[in-house]
Amino acid sequence: MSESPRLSRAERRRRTEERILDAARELFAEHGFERTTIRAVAAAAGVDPALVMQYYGSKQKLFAQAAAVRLPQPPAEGPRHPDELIDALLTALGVKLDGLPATSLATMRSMLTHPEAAELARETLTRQIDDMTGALSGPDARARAALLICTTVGVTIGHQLLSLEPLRDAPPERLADLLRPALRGLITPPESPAP
Amino acid sequence: MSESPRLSRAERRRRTEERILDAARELFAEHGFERTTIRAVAAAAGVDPALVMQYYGSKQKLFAQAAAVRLPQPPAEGPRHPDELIDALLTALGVKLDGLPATSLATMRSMLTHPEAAELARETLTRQIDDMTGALSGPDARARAALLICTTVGVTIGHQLLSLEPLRDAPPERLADLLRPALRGLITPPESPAP
DNA sequence: AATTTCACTCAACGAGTGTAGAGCACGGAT
DNA sequence: ATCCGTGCTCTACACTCGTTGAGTGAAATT
Repeated sequence: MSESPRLSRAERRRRTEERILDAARELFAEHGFERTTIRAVAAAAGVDPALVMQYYGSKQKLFAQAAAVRLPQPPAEGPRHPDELIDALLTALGVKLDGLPATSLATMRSMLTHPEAAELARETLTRQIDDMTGALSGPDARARAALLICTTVGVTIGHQLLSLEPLRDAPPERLADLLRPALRGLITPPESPAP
Repeated sequence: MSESPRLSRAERRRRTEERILDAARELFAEHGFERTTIRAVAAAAGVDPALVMQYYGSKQKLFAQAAAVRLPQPPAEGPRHPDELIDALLTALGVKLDGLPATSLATMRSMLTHPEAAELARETLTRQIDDMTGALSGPDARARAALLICTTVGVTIGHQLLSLEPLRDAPPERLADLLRPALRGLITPPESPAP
């Protein structure tokens, strides 16, 4: 409980602010926007609910901060090798690693029920679809890119958010290997271009 | 507004009961459990909120009725032809047709944020995974089946619940065609069975 | 026609929520 | 030692929600 009092006031403030944000991220990711209360966030951060408001203005703004997505990967322009694309997809959506950051999970968890999260998810996913489109060749590139993204989203949901038993128990590397042929089926240009 | 008064009392009651359930299904499917209020359901059904309670007991029970899933398709036992499986998947999850019934959408919409919906979704999906597993040959059948289901779930979410523009605008048949190779990539037994 | 039954409404309670403003206590400067 | 700034808490308001029990009017039964 008692921290070392050798911290400057500004530093202590910065830390509580971050402690609140961390608690918010975790709770939003686990329970979604509606079921996460300011009071619960405050309690998890060991702080009065009013302080959360004072620092972040509103529950909505807190969520916006907690769920803000940053995609730092510089998207490669122009077509690339399929295997490269596949690995990028798998890592980007956390199937390969043991999980996505709470930030992304918070958005995903709420995107079906909270309008603002839905908008955020749409923007992020559309952006990823566009990047992927540029890397695909053949007809219907944009639709195929969308299907690629949606596939990994679906797997992530089943794996991380629903914890479906067959996916939860399987090692991530195995899942990635099994998923590869499917993704390749979307990356490879379809047979009948335009009848 | 004014119905023909030539209906028996029992019949009128049965109809309002169903009118309430229909309204509930639609609102649950569109906004999810938390954002759908009993008052809104009642208003949509042209009825007093108290009546909803009287008929269905609680909001939770109303949701259970509205989201109850019935999978009438008799699952085929034993391995089948890939194309048969693919078509079954596509129709079952509504990618092929123009949409799923509100009943299914209600469950899907809320499964990430409402515990009971999550449980319902887990049961339904696990059931489908098991059925699919029996139809697959080769190693990791269960994991591959799970990935198959999750893929279609992801596409359905992107298409029906998020309305991602590339999927919304594309004709369902086209999407089904583009998706086929990907599904086939999961149905076909992987190359390295067991090292 | 009188009485009973029942689909339905009215009004309200209690709990929980996001949020606001006043106040307290302690670190830092004088 | 004193005073100020500020990180933080206390208390409370306004609102919405699910839920309840009494009441009403018309249909069904006698």
